[in-house]
Amino acid sequence: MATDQAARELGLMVDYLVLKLSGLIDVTADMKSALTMVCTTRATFARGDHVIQPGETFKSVYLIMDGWATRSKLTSSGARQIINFAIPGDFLCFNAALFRESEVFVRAHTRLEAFVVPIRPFSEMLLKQPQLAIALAWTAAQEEGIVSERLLSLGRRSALQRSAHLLCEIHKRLQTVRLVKETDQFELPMTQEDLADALGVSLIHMNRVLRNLSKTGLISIKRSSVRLLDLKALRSLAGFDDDYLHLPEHAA
Amino acid sequence: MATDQAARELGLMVDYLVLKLSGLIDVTADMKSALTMVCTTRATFARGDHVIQPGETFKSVYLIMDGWATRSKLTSSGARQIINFAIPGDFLCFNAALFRESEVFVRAHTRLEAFVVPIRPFSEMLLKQPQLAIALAWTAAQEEGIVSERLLSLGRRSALQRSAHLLCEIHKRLQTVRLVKETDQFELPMTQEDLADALGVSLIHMNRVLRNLSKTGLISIKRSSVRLLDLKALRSLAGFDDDYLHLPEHAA
DNA sequence: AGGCGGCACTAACATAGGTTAAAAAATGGT
DNA sequence: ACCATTTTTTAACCTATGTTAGTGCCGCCT
Repeated sequence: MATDQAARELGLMVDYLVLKLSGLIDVTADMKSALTMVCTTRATFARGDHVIQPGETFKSVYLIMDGWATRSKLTSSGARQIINFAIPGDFLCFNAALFRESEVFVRAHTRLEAFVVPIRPFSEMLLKQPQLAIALAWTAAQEEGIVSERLLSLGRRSALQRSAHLLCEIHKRLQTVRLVKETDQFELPMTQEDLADALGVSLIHMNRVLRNLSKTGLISIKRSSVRLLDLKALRSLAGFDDDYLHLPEHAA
Repeated sequence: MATDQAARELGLMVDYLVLKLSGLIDVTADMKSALTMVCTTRATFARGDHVIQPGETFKSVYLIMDGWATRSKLTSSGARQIINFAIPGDFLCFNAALFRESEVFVRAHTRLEAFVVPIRPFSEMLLKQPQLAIALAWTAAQEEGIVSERLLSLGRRSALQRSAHLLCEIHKRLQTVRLVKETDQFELPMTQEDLADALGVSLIHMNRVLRNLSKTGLISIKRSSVRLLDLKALRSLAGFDDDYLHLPEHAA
């Protein structure tokens, strides 16, 4: 809370990222100005727009200001798997400096507002701010942890558990950037098909599972807003343990 | 081949890593000596030994010289999911400098020979050798790509396709460090249970699938040695496209 | 306000893959 | 070489999830 206000009082345009990093490291004024210095160009993507596609050459790194994005892959027969979601404060194409071209689809999942940082200035900023570089590397490593945990879900948890687990994870991640209401309610701008593609189940089964979760009073969904009615039971069902997110101790 | 010999003539102890990196970057003598400088302590793990366990504090990074390792996670009910395999030239606990403690099991899958590099000297080497740091970051990013592709497999490919895909991937990765014979034959020191745990299927089903692959003449297994009899057909079945490994053009 | 298009939901049926149980074969230690 | 373990293989049966085929709802656009 305090951190939240501190960040906003500075009127930073990189609020969400700072929220995510503080608690983890001490975000100095220097880092903040280095970040704002480099976050000059904004871009807006319409829902469904491709930020980048497989085979396309990386040109920039993106920092999400508002909205959701997805990283996804397709099988040769056209089936889609969503690898991960990105929310405000997350980077897109963070590995742009390492690889020439993308191997995945990065799409705006809602209307998306982001800063566009060309690779060159981004790399230079990292060289000048080693502490910040480490913090952002942490961010990337955290994402790998998230993908690993999803792999565990797809490999070894039932569709019901997977779904519960994803909801717990999103809830936690959104909390980090203060996008969850007191009532454990948050916006989840995803169709059941999107969820199915993230969890490796069919659309029909996704629907069965969601209704099951609703019927048993664990969650309630209205419009694209979800409320976790019994967080404890949901986490227990999912076998959710947030260790893999490596969040700072004090996080809610 | 040429690269292979060049590396071996130098009598480097970091052969496999250099093999992996060359082609990607120009591995200078400076980098090699920085690497050998830091790779002084060797450790041998017996098959099944834990290199690190969840909750345990990171102390070192490891560079595999010989043998295989796995990164795996358990569900709360004890089911295991292997996240990835590590082969000679791969690092273990590469994120040790970023996180305090491990969230996964890292185990010696065979008898394992590795260099042990304490975090401090490892970080210092990276700071002194930015080019090498970038190459190793590339390595870490490649692993994330591998995990993502496995997620696609578990989410959207049949058990048969997944199995074929994993075999194609291991074949390709082993080729990078010259551990595949001309005949597309290589050592695969894994029980069917291990493969099952990597692919998110039951042991029994894993057995069905492997016999299917053998019966249809795609592979042959004897002892812990596998031979891909029809690489083209296997890749086609798997929908295998090695783009996600981001290998240099000329790689076999 | 009406109509269109995407989503959510239902139902009946099909199957890939899971479970349990047990035998055969290979491996490794002494 | 022999015994103890581990690993592979078989078989019978079961279920979670997929597929196909719809209906109806809701939000958005004009």
